[in-house]
Amino acid sequence: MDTLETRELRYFVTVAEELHFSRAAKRLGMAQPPLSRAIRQLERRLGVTLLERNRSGVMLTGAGHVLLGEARGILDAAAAATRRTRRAASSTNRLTLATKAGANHELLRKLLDAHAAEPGAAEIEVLLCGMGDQARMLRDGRADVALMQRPFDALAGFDTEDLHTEQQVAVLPAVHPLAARTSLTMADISDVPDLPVARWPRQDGTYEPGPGPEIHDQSQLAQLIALGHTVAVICASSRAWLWSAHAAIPLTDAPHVTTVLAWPSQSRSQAVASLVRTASQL
Amino acid sequence: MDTLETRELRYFVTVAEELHFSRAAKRLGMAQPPLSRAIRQLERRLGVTLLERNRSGVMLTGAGHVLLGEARGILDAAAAATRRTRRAASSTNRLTLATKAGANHELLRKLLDAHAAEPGAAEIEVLLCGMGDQARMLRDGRADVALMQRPFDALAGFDTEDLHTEQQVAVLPAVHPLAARTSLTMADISDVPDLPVARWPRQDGTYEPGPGPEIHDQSQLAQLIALGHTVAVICASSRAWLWSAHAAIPLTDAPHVTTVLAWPSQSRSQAVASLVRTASQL
DNA sequence: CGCGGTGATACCCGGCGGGTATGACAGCGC
DNA sequence: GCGCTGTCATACCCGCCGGGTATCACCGCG
Repeated sequence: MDTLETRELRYFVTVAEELHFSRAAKRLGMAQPPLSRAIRQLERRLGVTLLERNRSGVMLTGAGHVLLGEARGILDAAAAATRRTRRAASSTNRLTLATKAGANHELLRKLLDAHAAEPGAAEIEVLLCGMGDQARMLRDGRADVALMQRPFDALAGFDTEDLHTEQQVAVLPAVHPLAARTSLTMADISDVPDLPVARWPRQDGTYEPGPGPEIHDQSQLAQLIALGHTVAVICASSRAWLWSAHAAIPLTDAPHVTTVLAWPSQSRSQAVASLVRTASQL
Repeated sequence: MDTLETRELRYFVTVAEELHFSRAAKRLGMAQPPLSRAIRQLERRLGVTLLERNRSGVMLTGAGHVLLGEARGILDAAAAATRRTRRAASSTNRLTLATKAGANHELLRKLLDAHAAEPGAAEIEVLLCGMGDQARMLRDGRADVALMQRPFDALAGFDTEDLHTEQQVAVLPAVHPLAARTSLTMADISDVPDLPVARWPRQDGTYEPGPGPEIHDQSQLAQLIALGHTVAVICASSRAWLWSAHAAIPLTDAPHVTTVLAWPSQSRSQAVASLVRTASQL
């Protein structure tokens, strides 16, 4: 009566993304007529029109927009479910931990050491990923736990354990006048016209407009700072990767950053639980 | 290749719950052989054994346990998706707000009034539910937004906006010696042998063991306190429903309670967004 | 050693998901 | 105006797979 099949959702999402039945059918590796029929069936079962078909084009209705979001979530969850199930079967005593490359050296080292000291500890595979990929890894089942940072990372849907809170610092070229200060405020560094703040890409790969250079990794950033082209705000523990041409000055009014251990809220495997227990005693 | 169909998940969940193919088939309204076959197919596609069939009985494997949790989530999400889609279609400018019956009178009244004053405000239907049902309502698409309380309610997976923080108070029989005090601590009330703290049911309807009476609604609780059989800890704004035979004494060391407006993290319908905006200006 | 009860196997059938061919209709260039 | 092109919908056919029935293999048990 009203049970959405993932196949239908897959079809609907593709059509909604393409806004074009023939192209969507092609992407799905099928012919257009059965796809049209499947969507019609879905609409009839829901009793809702999801797509507005007028001449030359297809538009999403409001309800269609809602279903698109829901369907994406469900499909992601389904893909995650197969991964998690397979991993649970293949390796009973093994965990994958996702962390931002180049951050939390210190903390991660301590966590891994403490965990390894536990009797019967699970083997931990560390998965380095860039800029907020941890959430995706965790959500889609490629990782079991992740090191993430509040308030930067989206923690919705995860359970977390706070590990460590620290200040943020401004990273400047060592030769810059501000580098001589012992502390700075956010206003100090946002007001400097010759040092525009660097811009990281958003989820979709685009950049928000602004004067600063567009960057996508840490080494780029480090170089640009050393060249005197930009300034960055990072958390104190990331000073590890700084160069001698850099100066790190504490920021008095930047929000504190808390590194947390995060895991999917339901998944209470005993391996995860044990790691969390270890972490909470650090 | 590796796309879980919700039908399969439904089958698997039922079998995992019954741990019995014939009974599961009956519950699903089908015969046992096709069910067995469906599960086998699922196992083959995943390349994982989910159920241990030995003589006289079926047991879940570790992987099966993982999949059970995932599958439940996916099925819930699918059911929620149909509800949300249907509601989005039937009523473009209408919201359902879930709240705990008997709590937040004051705040809810203010929120509704402020919202009604907005031009083009959505019509709001208030859905009263008991003890932490709001999370379920929100999750399964029966409600669009909910008033919930930190740290009591499970907020994982929701976006929230803090509305109001308040102290908790102990509610005692007015005639009890402690009722004469101007403030109390948690230790004060947990140490009183003649007034064991009442116990609310957990999610699954069971009670954790303890001396206090088992209750399941507020009027019960009120009566038991008035009779001098128990003591309760509630947040200050709930004093509205107290009787004259009750005394409410501030607790100095109980955690503060924050009432929040919560909504599913992805669902950013403009009606919800508008209500959140209104709420944030209260 | 039958007997009841488990899940697994064998086999059949109907419906439905998929394909091809075609239609209805709008926009557009001539 | 008239094709031409490209859109989605309709009509029709077919093979597969999901579901049913009958039965088997196995185990515990009196």
